[in-house]
Amino acid sequence: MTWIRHRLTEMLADAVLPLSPAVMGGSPEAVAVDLEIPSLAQHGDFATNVAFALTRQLRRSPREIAAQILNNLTDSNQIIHRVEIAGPGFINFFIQPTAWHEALLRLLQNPVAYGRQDLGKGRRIQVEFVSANPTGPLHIGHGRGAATGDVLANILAACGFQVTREYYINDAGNQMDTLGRSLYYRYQELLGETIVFPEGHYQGEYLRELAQEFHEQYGNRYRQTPLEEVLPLFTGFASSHILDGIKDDLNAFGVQFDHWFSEQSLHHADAIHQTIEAMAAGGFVYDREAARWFRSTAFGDEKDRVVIRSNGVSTYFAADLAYHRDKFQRGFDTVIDIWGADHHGYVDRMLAGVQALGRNRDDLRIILVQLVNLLRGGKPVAMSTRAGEFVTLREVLDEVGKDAARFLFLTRRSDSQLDFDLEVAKSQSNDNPVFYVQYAHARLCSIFEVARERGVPYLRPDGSDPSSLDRLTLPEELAIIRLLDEYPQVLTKCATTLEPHFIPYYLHELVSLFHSYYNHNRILSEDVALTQARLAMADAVRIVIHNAMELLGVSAPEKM
RNA sequence: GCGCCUGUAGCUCAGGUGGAUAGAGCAACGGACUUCUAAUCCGUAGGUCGCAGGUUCGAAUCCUGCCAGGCGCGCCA
Repeated sequence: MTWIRHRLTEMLADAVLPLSPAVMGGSPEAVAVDLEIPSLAQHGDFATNVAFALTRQLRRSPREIAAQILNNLTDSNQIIHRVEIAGPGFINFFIQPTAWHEALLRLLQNPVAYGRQDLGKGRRIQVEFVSANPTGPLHIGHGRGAATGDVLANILAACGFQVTREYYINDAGNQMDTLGRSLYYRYQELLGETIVFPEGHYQGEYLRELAQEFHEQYGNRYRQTPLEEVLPLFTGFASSHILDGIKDDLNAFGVQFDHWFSEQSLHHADAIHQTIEAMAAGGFVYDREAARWFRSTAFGDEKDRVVIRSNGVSTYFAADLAYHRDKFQRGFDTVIDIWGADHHGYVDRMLAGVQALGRNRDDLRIILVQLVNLLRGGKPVAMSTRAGEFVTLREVLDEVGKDAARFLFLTRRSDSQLDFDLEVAKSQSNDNPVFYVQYAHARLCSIFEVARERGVPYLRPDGSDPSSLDRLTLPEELAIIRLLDEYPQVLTKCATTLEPHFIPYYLHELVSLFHSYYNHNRILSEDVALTQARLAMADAVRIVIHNAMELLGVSAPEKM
């Protein structure tokens, strides 16, 4: 994996270390060298600016340092064709074509595993995402969070972490009563009562439908019953049906959770008070004005937070503390929370809570996903939860499909707002990035199909004959292999930064190189050896597209 | 008022632990289908990286201030 890059990085570290062992940390592993792919082909396959970084410590010019590094360089694998010192002190590497061929062979020998790595070393990591309140259907913003969390979980699993996906159900608190009352009113309304809908209740159309379902099940039985007597029934009916709908929607979106965690279970288990006691034992809890407070300012929060109100009822935050304590008690090394960016004011207190519970601040990673602006043909689509006119995830899925929705959600950095245009997502044309990638995959599959029809027997090279790829000599071919070799590195970057958007960008770049190559070169020709070599390269491109799309949860069709 | 995020080509956005001439898609303009899928490709044009200072041999990237947009700032969830 990332074979050439790794070899080169190791060689460089070995060459840099003798210059100043003390500064470099004493071992080749501790030497940080950054290899980049230059934007200009004349600057080689890889370049490094490591000589610049050492100028201060070594008190010599970058070019002198670069020269010394080159003196120390031992190319035991014979992967370097040429190396040069360029400009003010860059070191440019030109790789042997045979080394690229070897990298390609390695990829083809284990296609399914290509990209997989052991960054996580089996550490347990939990990704909690969506966690929308069961008071209404998922909207498009939840879709972005769902795609981000799901794909991040896929990536982390591919990188050697043991991943659990979890959904936290906020099935406690005032909002549940509000939901139950809202359904009660809609039910009364359905039975012909004149209802003045009170402020602050859920007025979405989905509650009318729910009232219908309720009526089908219970008839007119509760027409005369006072609200207080039947509220739990209405609340339970509404939340369970809405949660079922959420599960269906997520299923349709290709997202599956390992665990659904109920907030109520914390209340039943007295976990909230136990958590507060645990924090009190550390001296982080005090009483004031008849309430109990968490001293979150001890960990950088801007003010302390109430955990038990003066009326004796715990806050939502207290439950969340208990929830996170529970997560860590279940043995996760790292916990990732994916939240809508409108909750950012909550981050500091949560991180403070984690520390008060005896964990490191870094054990909880909070990812804020910015909001989605829904557009249709460039014009904003109105979304208002209050009036119940929001666009649901389901509607978007029905209109544009899972593939386009997932891909588009992942083409932006999480902390950047996203314009989601339904017309673009729907269009089966070149302004839709998902089709660009899918088309390349279908095209590749079609090449192999035609090869079969023509009776050209492609055999995936098994590595026994390294010379089988000698015919791949074009710069475009070597550039494609170089990018294929980068794929594991892309996953590493995603896993480290917890940002999945590098994958769509990588795919676009890879596919763009392939489309261009396809338009200028013929893969199937009379030349048998050349055809075999080019098919092997095409095979590898297809494999990487397939693997990457699998991580994104987007289909890679064989025909379009 | 305070805090977080954002500001890069006409539009939508990558790049952000400082490094060579700042990238891509869309839109615009001009080309390429008797050939393995033209849902593709090739070319042209398009930039004071919000503004102003600072640090540095070197800043889109780091620091400070300002401007603009988004979102928060409950003993709600």
